[in-house]
Formats: sequence, C-alpha cells, structure tokens
Amino acid sequence: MVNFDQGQVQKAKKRSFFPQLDKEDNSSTGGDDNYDVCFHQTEKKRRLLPKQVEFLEKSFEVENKLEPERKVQLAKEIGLQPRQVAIWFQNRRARYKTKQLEKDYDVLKASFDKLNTQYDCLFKENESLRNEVL
DNA sequence: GACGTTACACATTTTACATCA
DNA sequence: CTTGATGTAAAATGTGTAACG
Repeated sequence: MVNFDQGQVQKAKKRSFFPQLDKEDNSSTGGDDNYDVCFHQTEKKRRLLPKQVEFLEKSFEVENKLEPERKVQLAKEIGLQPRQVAIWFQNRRARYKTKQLEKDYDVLKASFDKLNTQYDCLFKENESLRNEVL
C-alpha cells in the first residue's frame, strides 16, 4: 500500500557519495515555478514527504527502535533507502530524548518551586513565632 | 586477545523554509 | 513586491563505543 511516486523519491538517495552532475535542469533562475515543498525532492537533496514522515512517525510510536527487517520493510513501503530510515529513527530518538528532558526539567522545577514557597512560609512562620516569644 | 562489522548515541554540519525589516 | 539577514528544524555526516562473531 501507499505507493509514492518512486521515480522522484528514489532520486533523493545517493548518500552524497559524490557531487554528481548536480546541474539540475531547473536551475535557480526563475525555474522554480514549483515552490511546492513536496515535489521537487527530485535530483538533489533532502526533506521527506509529509506522507513519509507520517508513516515513520506512526512506526516510531509503535516501536522506538527498529530491527533490520523492519527497517528494510519500512524503507520499501515509503520509498526511501534503509539508511535514510535508520537515520530518521536516530534523529527522532534524539528529538524525543530532548523533549523528554525538557519535560522532566519542568516537573522538577515545579516541585522545586513548590518546595521553595513552602520553605518561605515556614521561614516566616518561624520568624513570627520567635517574635512572639520575645 | 586482536581483527572486522554493525548499530547506535551524541555532536556537528548542511540544507530547506519561515519570518521579518 | 523583491531581497537579504537571521533563526530554526530536520536531514545527513562524523566520531566514539559497545556487542557480536
């Protein structure tokens, strides 16, 4: 299912082995009639199609890591190199991790703030009690 | 145990777009 | 409206390391 236009997608490969004949037809000069994010992935470099990302994202939800088999399978389904799928997962894991870290920080900070105000209250209470004693 | 290989984490670079003056 | 500066997220690269045969 989900056949993307392989013709285009496949081109995005080449692991940047060598510069190759970049010289694409649609040279910069006004040729970029299609400012479309999706469909000029041809012939040059990166940015995955929304549908591909959607797929990867779904797959990531199911399982955060991927065995070689699933990698190949997934790559086939969405028309990417297995290598690209692997890289995507690596980057995705990294993103997830930093997000999680931020969340953890927020939680920690919240509890710290709470503790801080509690301390404040106790400190003041203590102060007033001492004043009473005097 | 020293070797190649593989897969990953992590840091870093490179690119594609967005935004704004 | 175009153009260049700047910022940002994502794709890709590079490096180090652990696991495995």
